[in-house]
Amino acid sequence: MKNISNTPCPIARSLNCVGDTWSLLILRDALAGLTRFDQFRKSLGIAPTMLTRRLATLTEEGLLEKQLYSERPPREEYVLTTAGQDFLPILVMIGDWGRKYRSMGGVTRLIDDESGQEIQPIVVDAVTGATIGTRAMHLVIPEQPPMCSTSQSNNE
Amino acid sequence: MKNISNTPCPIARSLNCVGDTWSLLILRDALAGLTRFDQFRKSLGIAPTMLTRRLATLTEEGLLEKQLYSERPPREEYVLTTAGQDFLPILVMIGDWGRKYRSMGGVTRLIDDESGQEIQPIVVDAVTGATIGTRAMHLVIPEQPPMCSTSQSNNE
DNA sequence: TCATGTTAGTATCATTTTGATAGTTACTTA
DNA sequence: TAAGTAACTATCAAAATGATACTAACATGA
Repeated sequence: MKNISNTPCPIARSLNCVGDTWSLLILRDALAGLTRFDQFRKSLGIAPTMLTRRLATLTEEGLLEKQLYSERPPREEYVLTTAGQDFLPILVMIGDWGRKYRSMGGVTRLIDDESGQEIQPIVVDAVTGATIGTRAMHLVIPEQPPMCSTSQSNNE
Repeated sequence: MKNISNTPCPIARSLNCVGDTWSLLILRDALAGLTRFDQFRKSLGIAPTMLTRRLATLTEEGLLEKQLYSERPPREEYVLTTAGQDFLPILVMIGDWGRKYRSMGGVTRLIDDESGQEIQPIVVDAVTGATIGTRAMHLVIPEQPPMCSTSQSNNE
């Protein structure tokens, strides 16, 4: 899909860098603690060419950072940036959706260490405390439309 | 990417049907109220072949449902199922991430109708009330591994 | 009745992306 | 010196995507 970075829609902009399965699975594994090329490759069964490309994109986009962990031989690993770490809640929600609607055959469950209970993640508005989806809301389009706009919509 | 529906990971299972940009943008538009082929096509600038395929997958996967809205001429529209509606919080979170990390040039903002304030979505555990990411948690793998397992991992 | 318009697609084909496999670099360890 | 390890790159076939044109089944207006 073509690169659309000038839409005012932050969802579309996010998808520009994480809108594919491999990137999200790499992020999942990174959040689970993996950092190295071969760890990702073995965990995902991904072709090395693909893994190289995805890791490069995630790094360019600021979700991962390369860090030298050995000088001789020269070796680098990929560690999550703050932006990458902030993807955790999204993956937790995606997992929860899958647990509800794709769990035939058994799926893993997330347990809170402190309570020992299964986590039931919900999205709430930190301002009002209301659960997202239970109250009306609306979009506000920015006053200053991005210059060099590629006007994503209403072609034809 | 190959179809992996036997992983115990609910994230991977979800991505099997919504792990691409078009599906998520279609879902976004559906949640904004769009239902018809041409509405999606014009809003997204997507090729009709692609749109047909994506709508078919989303329908098969149970996120959308076809509904006849005219008998003569025969016309169908795509409406969200409960599973599709339950994707809203995920898209809100993805949007929030983009707003934080991809907002150069201005992006749309979500306003709560009641309070008039911008929504600040966070994921919390409904059981403990704790914000996700602030407390330790762990995964539990299901006792009954799925039969016909295609063992996604650790090849080589 | 004929031309035009609308909506939801399908057909076709070039381009791009992905996937599989083998090979490379720069080392370490036995 | 040989084998092993980690992080890749090169190559090429297969699959997915994108652009464009076209079709089906009607309605509408002249």
